[in-house]
This record gives sequence, structure tokens and C-alpha cells, in this order.
Amino acid sequence: MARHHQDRSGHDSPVIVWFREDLRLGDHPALHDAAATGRPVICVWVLDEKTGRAPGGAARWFLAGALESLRDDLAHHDVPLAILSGDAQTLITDLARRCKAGDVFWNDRVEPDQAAQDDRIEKALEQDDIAVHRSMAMLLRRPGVLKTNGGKHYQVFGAYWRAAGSAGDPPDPLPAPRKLQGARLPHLDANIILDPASLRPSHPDWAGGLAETWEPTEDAATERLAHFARHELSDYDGRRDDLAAGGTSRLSADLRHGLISPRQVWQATQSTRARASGFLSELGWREFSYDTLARTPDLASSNLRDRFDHVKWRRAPAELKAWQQGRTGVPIVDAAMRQLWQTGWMHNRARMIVASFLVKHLLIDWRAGEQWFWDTLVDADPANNPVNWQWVAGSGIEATPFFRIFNPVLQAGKFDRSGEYVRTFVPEIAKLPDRALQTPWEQPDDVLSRAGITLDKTYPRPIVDLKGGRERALEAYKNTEPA
DNA sequence: CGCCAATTCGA
DNA sequence: CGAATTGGC
Repeated sequence: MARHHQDRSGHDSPVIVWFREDLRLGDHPALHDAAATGRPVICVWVLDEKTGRAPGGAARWFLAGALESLRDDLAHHDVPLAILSGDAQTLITDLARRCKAGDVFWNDRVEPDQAAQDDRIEKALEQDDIAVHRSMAMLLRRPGVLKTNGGKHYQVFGAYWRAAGSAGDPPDPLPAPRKLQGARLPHLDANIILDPASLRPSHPDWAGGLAETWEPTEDAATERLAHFARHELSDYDGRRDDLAAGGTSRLSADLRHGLISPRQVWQATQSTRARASGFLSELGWREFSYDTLARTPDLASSNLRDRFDHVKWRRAPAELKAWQQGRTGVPIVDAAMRQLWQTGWMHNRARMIVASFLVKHLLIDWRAGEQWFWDTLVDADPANNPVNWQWVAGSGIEATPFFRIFNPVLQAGKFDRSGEYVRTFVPEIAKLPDRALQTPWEQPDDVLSRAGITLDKTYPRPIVDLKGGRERALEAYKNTEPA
């Protein structure tokens, strides 16, 4: 525990806890340490859209609920949460001065713009003689800690994760503070107060689908983790790739916004069977992605491999739009894109299929796909999202070879064998028999008419010939090979 | 966490 | 002769 201040009159000065991507009470080092001072606590959260990457629409919807829920949870302890909007440095330093706080606690951010802002704010506060206490809670380990023997950053996930394994287990999660004492908020100008509800998108249709799918509260996230660990984890490897089975953890949005912590996930999944499964390495990819983001500020805008700067991406706005709206004419792609639009989430296997289709078959710049995911995923993550898009495009670390091009029809045969995924999200072709479902354009008229389908009217023909698109991509990617 | 075609396997 | 495996792209 660090040094504490007492104000000159001898009263306990309040301490401030600045919440960021850690919207929970459990395993929250900043809140935990603030509570341990025994002094009254004020909590604050700031939307600073000019620092880092402003959250996309679906993430804002999730944030709205998570903030309302956090405010309620803190209110049970009579601790206030100020939800503000504007320049974080101005707002935090001003709040600290005005409530005569002696200490400010936060859990560090990793995104480079935000990390730099944290450093600036720490300096500004310390000039005011306010102590800053910083912890790491959003990752199992601070970025940059694990290095190769040559002192370099790992370029290959497998090596990175092995090194992480031999570096020992991460610390156990902290309990939620049992006793918290709130302080009164000072008067806040109306123009800096943010009503979380205003973060929700105005499209009622969109918000409706999100509300049916997600419950952005710490309690629900904790419950989901426990349920996954107890009932689903043991068969994770067998079911994770089944598009319709729901065999994945679905914890991505909770992790992204910090309704649960990676250390809690780690602890919940330590059975022998769980450790042998592929699940923990998914957590590892998240660590690896943040490790990359920490030293690559332009991760979402620049190819990690320069050779990809010469790829001639197609400008094809109509095809991009068809992809976004789920009307490419390839059922498995359309099902996935509609799942994304309707629920704010897409199965991981489906993410690979639609990304490969956009970047390879349509030869459209991965950044266009990355941006669409950023806007529409409730779990849109500044590290995972660009790292995975660059992985598919081949421009990233440990990327797929340029000639690895998913055939969406074969993928559908392997991972949507029953057709349940396509039938759920592309109902207009649901009456096709299994063997015809994934390739309506290849079916004779009688099969189509029995299923009530008129190509180009009730369902489109593919916007790209799969074989031709594949060959075009191979040609375009040729010059990305190492010399 | 490839595709495809050639080749080998195995009932 | 179809399924499984292999190797180049």
C-alpha cells in the first residue's frame, strides 16, 4: 500500500478511483487499494473520444448498460460514480482539486494514446501534490515483460505463450471490497455530465437485437464465466468450431469492457482438463495482441509487414456494402454478417470465414472490414480486432500464408453441417435441403422453386465467383512473398 | 485456424 | 474404388 495524504484540517481527504475498461468491483486493484485506505471514495468514469479510438456503435450500447450497472453496484455501498464526457486530463485533475482528494487510483491502460495520457495526468496530479497509484488489471501480465532470449519481442504466438507458461501463474484475483465508504460528489457542470443512456444508438431495431442478446452487468458476466467453466469448458475443443452449437465462452464483451478480469477467467479455468484445452490459449492471444498494440500505435491503420503496402486492393463500395449487409449470395457469409448485425457478435470461426472472403475473394482492404467490425461488435477490441484482421490478410505477425484462402462452402460443410446456423440467420433459404443449402446458385430450378426461392429476387447469386476470386487473390498477393 | 490434385492406403 | 494422406502453391 502506498503513501496516503491527510488534509491540513486533519480530516480524511477523499480518494478518487478512476474507472476505465474495468467496469466491475471484483478483482479491481484500484478500487481494492482505495478501499484499504479506509478513506471515503469517489468514483469517476470519463468518455474522452479524442484519446485512443472512440468506441463504435455496438460497444457504446454495451458500455451504456455496463456503466448503469456499475453505478448501481457502487450505489449499494453509497459510493457515487460520476460519469463524465470531455478531455480526461482536464476533468480528472479538476475533480481531484475540487474534492481535495489526496490520492487517485486507477488500473493502467495499454492502448498507446491512452497510456501516454495516463502518464501526462499522473505528472499533472503529482504537481498538485496528489499521489497516483497505478495497477495492471486488464492483462495477466504487463506488455513488454516477456522477451525472447535476444531481448526482442516475440513474433510468434506459440513461443510467446510457452514463455508465458514458464514464467509462472499470474496473481490470483482480488476480492471485491467488502467495506466501502462514499464521499459526496462536488457540484459538476451539466455540460460535462454524460447520461450513459445517450450512448445507445438511435436505431431501435439495432438496439433491440442487442438487448435480446446481452446483459452487460458484472453479475451476469460472473455467472456466465462460472457456467462456462462448470458445464461447457470440458467439451470446448469439440464444440468451439461448431457455428450453431454455442460452444464458445461468449465472454469477449465482458472481458473487453472489464465486467470480468482475465485473472478471474484464468482462475476459473484451471482444472486439469481445462488447462489441456485450447481455451486458455485464446486468453493468450488477447495478451499477445495487447503486447503488440502497446508498441504499435498504428496497428489498425498500417500493415505490420511493409510488403503488403503494395497490394492493389479493389475499390468496390457496392460489394463492401453487400458484405456488410449479408447479401453476398454465399449463405455462410451472409449468415455470419447478419448474426453480427442482429446480435453485435459473431462466432470466432465465422469471423475467419467472412474476413477471408472480404480480403481474399473480394480483394477489399482489410481496414474496411476491421472498421466495420469496430462499429458493430459489442466486443470490438483495439488489440484483438486489428491483430486478427491482419492475421487473416497476411500482413500481420504470424500471419496466414497468402495462399491460404478459406473456401466458404467447404468451411460451411465442416462447421455448419446441419445448416442450423444458415437457417437461423438466412431464413429465406431455410427450406432448401441440407445438400443444397450452402450453394443455392448451383441448384436446378425445381429444387429452388420447391424451397420458394427465385435467384436474384428472393436471394442473390454470389457477388463473386469463388474459384475466380480465389485465383485473382493468389495473383494479387504474389508479390507479398519474401524475396 | 487451406486448397487441390496427386498419391497411397485399405476394405 | 473411395478415403486418407501428402506436398506444392
